[in-house]
Amino acid sequence: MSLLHISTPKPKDVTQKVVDALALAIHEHRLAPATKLGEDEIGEIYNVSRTVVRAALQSLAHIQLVEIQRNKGAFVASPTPREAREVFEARALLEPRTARSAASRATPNDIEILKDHIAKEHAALDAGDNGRALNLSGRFHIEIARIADQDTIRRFIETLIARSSLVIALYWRRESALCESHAHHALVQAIADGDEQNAEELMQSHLVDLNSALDFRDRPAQTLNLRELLQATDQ
Amino acid sequence: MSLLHISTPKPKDVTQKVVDALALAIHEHRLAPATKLGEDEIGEIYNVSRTVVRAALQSLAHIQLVEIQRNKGAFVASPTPREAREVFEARALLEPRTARSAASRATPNDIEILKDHIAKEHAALDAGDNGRALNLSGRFHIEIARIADQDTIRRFIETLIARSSLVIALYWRRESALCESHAHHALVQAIADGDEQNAEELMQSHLVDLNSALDFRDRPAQTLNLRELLQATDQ
DNA sequence: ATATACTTTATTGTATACAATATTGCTGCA
DNA sequence: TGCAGCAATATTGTATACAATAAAGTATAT
Repeated sequence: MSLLHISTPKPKDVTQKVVDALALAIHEHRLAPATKLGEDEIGEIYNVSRTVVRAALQSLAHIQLVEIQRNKGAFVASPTPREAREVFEARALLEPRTARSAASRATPNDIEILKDHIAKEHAALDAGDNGRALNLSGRFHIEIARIADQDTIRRFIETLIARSSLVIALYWRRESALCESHAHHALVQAIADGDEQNAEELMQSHLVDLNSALDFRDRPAQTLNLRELLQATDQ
Repeated sequence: MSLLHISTPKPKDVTQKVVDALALAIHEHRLAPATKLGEDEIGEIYNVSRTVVRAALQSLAHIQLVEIQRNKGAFVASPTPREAREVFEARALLEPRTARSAASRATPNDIEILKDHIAKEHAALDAGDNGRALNLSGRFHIEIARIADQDTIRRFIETLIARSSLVIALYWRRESALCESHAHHALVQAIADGDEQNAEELMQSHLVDLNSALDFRDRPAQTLNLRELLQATDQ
């Protein structure tokens, strides 16, 4: 009798698979904000019942990647300018300290992982796969939170990164590279050197840079309320 | 035909009612950490189907008030000492800044609401209803986050307050008052005066005080792993 | 008496069926 | 033509039924 199983043949959590698939599609901007996510439709796509689709959608709603309106259904979330601002304000509050903490704890292996992320991000950009590059860029930030070894704050940051993806989809104005990978590279160097102060400051300025590449002014950003908006303003 | 309904007779969101009822029971320490939450049992109590019970439990699991183990069921969460520490570290990171922000924004009405909270907390303590007092004490902190007018951070703080309730259930050592209401009173004063610096510092020291009333050392805290623990150490 | 294998029971995971609500399309009338 | 009201359709909310898994109990063999 074997007490240890090397491989886990079927750890199948069907719901989680649907959650991951939808989240990835949103992160890579294949699903645009305000897209309707019908239960039957998704169920047919993934060959699961509405039961698990609903569970997946509720899970995504909790991290505010989708919005569920009672008796109306689920839609890809569409952050308002205000919500978008808040997301980056929260990141500015959490991530610099987290980067500092990561700098004080990172192992050589951690540094390798970070460098690997950057390399993959470059590859995706070179391949013209902006969606994948954006996703990897976000995961870079999450990886730093993991290294900081604070699960609670890491979870918060994960939700903020996820929502950032939607914010970028709606409010990004620059055409150039998503995250200046220069910033990420410098950050890794500071973390590798254990330079806490520098890591914190670099993360802070990196977030300022990101924020400055967003334009919250004009975009309506709530296709969800389209009908109401049109009714209100008429025209 | 009336287009406007003054009262909303049945905005019934059954799932939310179950969520609220369970959350309240946990906050007031009527449900102890690690308590099994069987789906049929809860469904019978609230006269709803397992479908809505499952949705409610998943919702509570997301804010880590309950833990769901696949094929095992849902249990009231039982934070480890490490998780408990993290909760208060995260609060220390978020709440002082939030208190500062609240001080810069609070209206006279907001101050009234805060004072009302303190009064109710006193009343509950005098009545010997510690569970209710603890819940009100937590809601005081959430109210400050609401005044700060940052929805995203407020949501984070709400989950931290909720988990704090479990941490207190497991690791509280003092017999005396839960939150020294003196601290809350001083905080309200600073916010009312718009004294941002003082509000931030008072919140910080208040959290330090709370933390110092916890003892993370000895408590096993994971009744869930009881069997595994006994198998490991044998004896 | 203990341990092991098998059987039985209870509980959760998933799918389906039915009820409630919203949306859409039609019909008739001004 | 345009709009109001009703009918038809589609979609979500909830309950129930069935499948899969874990837990508990029982019997048998050593």
